[in-house]
This record gives sequence, structure tokens and C-alpha cells, in this order.
Amino acid sequence: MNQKVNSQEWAREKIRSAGLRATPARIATLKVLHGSESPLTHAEVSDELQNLEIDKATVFRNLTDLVAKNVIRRSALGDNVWRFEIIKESAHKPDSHPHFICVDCGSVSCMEDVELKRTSTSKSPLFERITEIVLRGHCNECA
Amino acid sequence: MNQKVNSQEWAREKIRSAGLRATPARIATLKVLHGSESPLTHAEVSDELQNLEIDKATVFRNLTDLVAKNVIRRSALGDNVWRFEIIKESAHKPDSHPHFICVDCGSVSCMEDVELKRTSTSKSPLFERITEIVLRGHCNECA
DNA sequence: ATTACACTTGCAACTCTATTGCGTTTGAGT
DNA sequence: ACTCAAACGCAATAGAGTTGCAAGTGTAAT
Ligand SMILES: [Mn+2]
Ligand SMILES: [Mn+2]
Ligand SMILES: [Zn+2]
Ligand SMILES: [Zn+2]
Repeated sequence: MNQKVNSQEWAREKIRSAGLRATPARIATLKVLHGSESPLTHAEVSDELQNLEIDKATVFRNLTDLVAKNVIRRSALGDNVWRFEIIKESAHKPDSHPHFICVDCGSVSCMEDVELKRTSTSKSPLFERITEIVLRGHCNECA
Repeated sequence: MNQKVNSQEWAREKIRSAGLRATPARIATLKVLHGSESPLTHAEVSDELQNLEIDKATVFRNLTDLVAKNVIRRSALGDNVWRFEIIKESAHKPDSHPHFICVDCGSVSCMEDVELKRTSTSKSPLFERITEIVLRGHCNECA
């Protein structure tokens, strides 16, 4: 119970300090994302919020607003659906990690323990400006 | 002129040896993809084929068929639109390369000269099954 | 060259994700 | 409590992609 109160207050503070109004829809949305280990689609967030009867346009707008304020991140993992996750503000790390999505079952994993490096032979200057890495393939469940 | 004939025949042969019928729509589609340095969206392919007045459903179906037959590859680069490119059959290489897409202007590059390696510390077994790598960021044109 | 039929196509209707316009409601500073 | 920009619900809209079905065509066999 205390946990719930904390989660509620954490969400409210997060939203307020981003310069947004702490509406029930936004608090609920952020709590849902906070409780997930992998990024969620708009549909998944909406489903979690169905008992609150929040309009889908509102959910979209709130997710977009929170992205604009750098509270959450929007990723496109290759199945033509946006996914959203909270940006963890670690001490010094930039909190940017590759995502893996299974082309068979669609399961998504945050690969926080993985880092990619370019081979020394490459001269491509594009590499300096990469902001997001998406890896697609077959997960362990899908042979 | 000889060039055109060769391209036409190359496309026909490619389609036929894949076990598909060499229809005008398919030949034209494959020629369009063959003439592009980066993967094209369905809309871009359709535009190139506008003078032939080929239905968009037909273009989608042909692209899908060619993907199923491993003649072309379908990639999702993060803007929720699929892109298609010819699979080059090099002697021994698997012809799989990362793609870069600019989050500002949407330009796409095939990064054939780039290779990614995982750091030795990572133990993630997912890494063994990766089939596609997508890199997103800011291109050189977009500061 | 003709035939036969499975494969392809065009068309329209449809699904799904996401966006937008607008009138109404509400959060939060005063 | 009052005020009003911010946020909301609702409905219409846009765009990518899919599907059912009747009509048309490529290809192999005659
Ligand atoms: Mn993540
Ligand atoms: Mn490519
Ligand atoms: Zn899987
Ligand atoms: Zn750019």
C-alpha cells in the first residue's frame, strides 16, 4: 500500500518537474510504464488503463508529451508500432541501450548489458551520430 | 538500350528462377529496386511505377512474394514504414548489412562497410540469433 | 498455335496505428 | 473561490498494409 502511494507520488513529481500538469491519465500512464521491464506499445498502455476509460487520443497525446519532455523514450522496433519506456536517470550514464525484438513472437528486450563497437576499419562518419540501436532476430523461446 | 534489355532479362530470370511468374508488374518492380542504392518504401516503388498504373495491392503482394522467395529483403528502419531492397548474392558473404536512417530527414543508407561486435563482457544469448541491425541517428546533412 | 488452369491482378472494402479539430473540462497558480 | 491555459473526450481523418472476389494472364502441356 505504501508502495502504491510512493509510486503515485513518484509519478506526480516526475510529471510536474517536467513542466506538465499531473492529470490522472498522465499519472496512470507513467505508473504503467514504470511497472514494465520492457517498452510498451500504445495499445498495451491503453489496455492497462481501460478501467479508467481514458480516450486513446489522450493516451497518445500524453505519451507524445512525455517524450517531448524527455521523461519517456519512444522507440520503433520494426513492427510498425511505437513503443514507450521510462528514461532511467542514472548518475552518469546516458541510459541508452539497444533493444532486441523477436521477429517471430514480437517479444522485446532491453539489452542494457550490451554494447556495440565499430570495427576499426570503418570510416563511416555516420557512426558518430548514432542515437539508437535496434537488433532484430529470433529469441530463445522461438527456435 | 542494351542496358535496358539486360536489366529486363535479368529481372525476368531472377523472378522465374525464384519460382514466380514473370509478370510486367514484377519485372518493373524488380528493375526499380535494382536501380536504387538504398532500400525503397512501398510508396516509393509505387510512384516509380505510376505510368504502368499498377494497383498498390498488387505492388504489396509482389513485394511480399519476392521477400518470401528471398529475392528481396524487407527491413523496418524505425519510421513505421517497410523498405525493400534486392538481396545481392555475393560469392560467400551472406549479404547482410546494418542500415542507418536519419531521424531528422529520413534518409537511409546501407552500411555495407560496417560491422558490429559485442563486447566480451556480454553474456546475452540473444546475440547469437540477430538477423538485422538498425542504426538511427542524425546524418551528416542534418547538423 | 491452341488450350487449360493455377497464378496474378484490379478494385473495393477493411483493419490497424496514429493524428487532428473542436468544444468542454480541469489542474494549479493567484 | 476564481481564472485560463492546458488537457480532455469525441469524432473525423490520414496513411500503411491486408483481404475477398471476380476477371485476366503467364506458362506448360497438347
Ligand atoms: Mn529499453
Ligand atoms: Mn541495404
Ligand atoms: Zn520469439
Ligand atoms: Zn538527415
